[in-house]
Amino acid sequence: MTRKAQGERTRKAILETAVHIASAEGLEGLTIGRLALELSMSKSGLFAHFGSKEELQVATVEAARAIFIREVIKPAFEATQGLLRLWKLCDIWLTYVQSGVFRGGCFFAAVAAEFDSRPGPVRDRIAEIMKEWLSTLRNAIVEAQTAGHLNKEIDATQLAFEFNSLELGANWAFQLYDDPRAFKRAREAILERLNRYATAAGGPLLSSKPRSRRARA
Amino acid sequence: MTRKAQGERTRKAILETAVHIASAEGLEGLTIGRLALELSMSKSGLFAHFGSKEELQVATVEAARAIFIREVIKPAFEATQGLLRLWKLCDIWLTYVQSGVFRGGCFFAAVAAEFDSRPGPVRDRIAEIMKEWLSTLRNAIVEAQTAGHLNKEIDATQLAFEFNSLELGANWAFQLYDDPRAFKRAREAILERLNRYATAAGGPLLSSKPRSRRARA
DNA sequence: TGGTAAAACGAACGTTCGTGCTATATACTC
DNA sequence: GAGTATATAGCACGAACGTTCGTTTTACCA
Repeated sequence: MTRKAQGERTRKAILETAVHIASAEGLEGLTIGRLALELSMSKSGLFAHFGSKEELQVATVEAARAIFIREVIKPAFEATQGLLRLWKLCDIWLTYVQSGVFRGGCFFAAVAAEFDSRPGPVRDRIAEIMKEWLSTLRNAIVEAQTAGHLNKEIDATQLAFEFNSLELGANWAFQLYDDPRAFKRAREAILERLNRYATAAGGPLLSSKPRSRRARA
Repeated sequence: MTRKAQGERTRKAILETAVHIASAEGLEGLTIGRLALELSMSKSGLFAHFGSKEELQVATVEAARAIFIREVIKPAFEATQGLLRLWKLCDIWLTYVQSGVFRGGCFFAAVAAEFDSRPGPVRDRIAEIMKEWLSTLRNAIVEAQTAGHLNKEIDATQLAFEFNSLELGANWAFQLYDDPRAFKRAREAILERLNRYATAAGGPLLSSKPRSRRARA
């Protein structure tokens, strides 16, 4: 491998670990010394990859976004556009958080709460990415309406807000009480709403819930 | 005033400031030096009131609980038990967060996210208090059912989870996007559910929403 | 094989953190 | 008014923080 490629490989390894630490201890609790220790490398060697702590934080946020897209967005988009894709977006999100790949649960829920009162580029990027997610959710709702699966009268922004809230609520309860029933409750609430607003054409899509979910990359 | 009373007065003033700082910067970002500076007193003089940072954190959590009870729980409990009290618990909570008394929004939402992966007495106390709140919400639902205002078939725990999620979601959106419509959305979602599950006796209680809300202590 | 540039290191910087120890004001008791 | 307990201040500590600097190791190219 070339010398240059080695640098990027290291950077990737650093960020991989950084995302895990930050999801649990926050982006501020993510110290360079701690990170270096975990990776068995020197502080200065690690630091050179970023130039400042803030840049490390932004890069970590970006890495978390890539993981989220790979693990949640992409698999959900394998479903056909409409009610099924909307449901999958919610369902896979919940499954992903529940799986416990990150010690601190949803990375963005954690760092959003941490940085919401801390102006700067880190906060701005986090806000952008979460808006991106909210838009994805909203778009899926509108598409389900266009496809004739969902009542066209309902307010897509309102419904997206509610789904996002239920997901955040499930993450919150799971992190605090380690109670997986929170995910069941969120799913129940979301499904209840989807079923209530579903048209005759859309309803059957949800009853045929696929039992085995393949989350390929 | 006695020498002893002076000590408690100072302690109270410290905690008042501490709650405000912690709601924005977190309980870890709440440093003793910063706190002393803000109160124009020495680090050591302030420190003597608590003995350790962890005790300061626990005391701050306790102070926040007292404020929450005074500003949200008590006013809501002035309403008669039943559907109206349940609604007031949600409504006043949202109003209180929206009012912006704390720079960081809901104190407990902030510190729960910060400490959910940090074992210790601080985390334990936060979890207890939030469970207390969830129970209050659940009890209000059950009471509304007993009073014949709300359909007895519905799962109180499930509904409490949903209401709490919507409140957290509103707080999250407001902190991140400074958009007060989030509160409108949360209210709409909660009211929609209350109206749907309300009995003939309960329904009228909500339509006579009092316009002027007095939040006396 | 010697030169070059990227990558990682080790040591130190100045600052801030939480936390002790000691001293000095202040108010209450006898 | 002397004695005592409480409240606050001053100063210093060891550790950890982000950051900088000069050096050494590594892998490619001529």
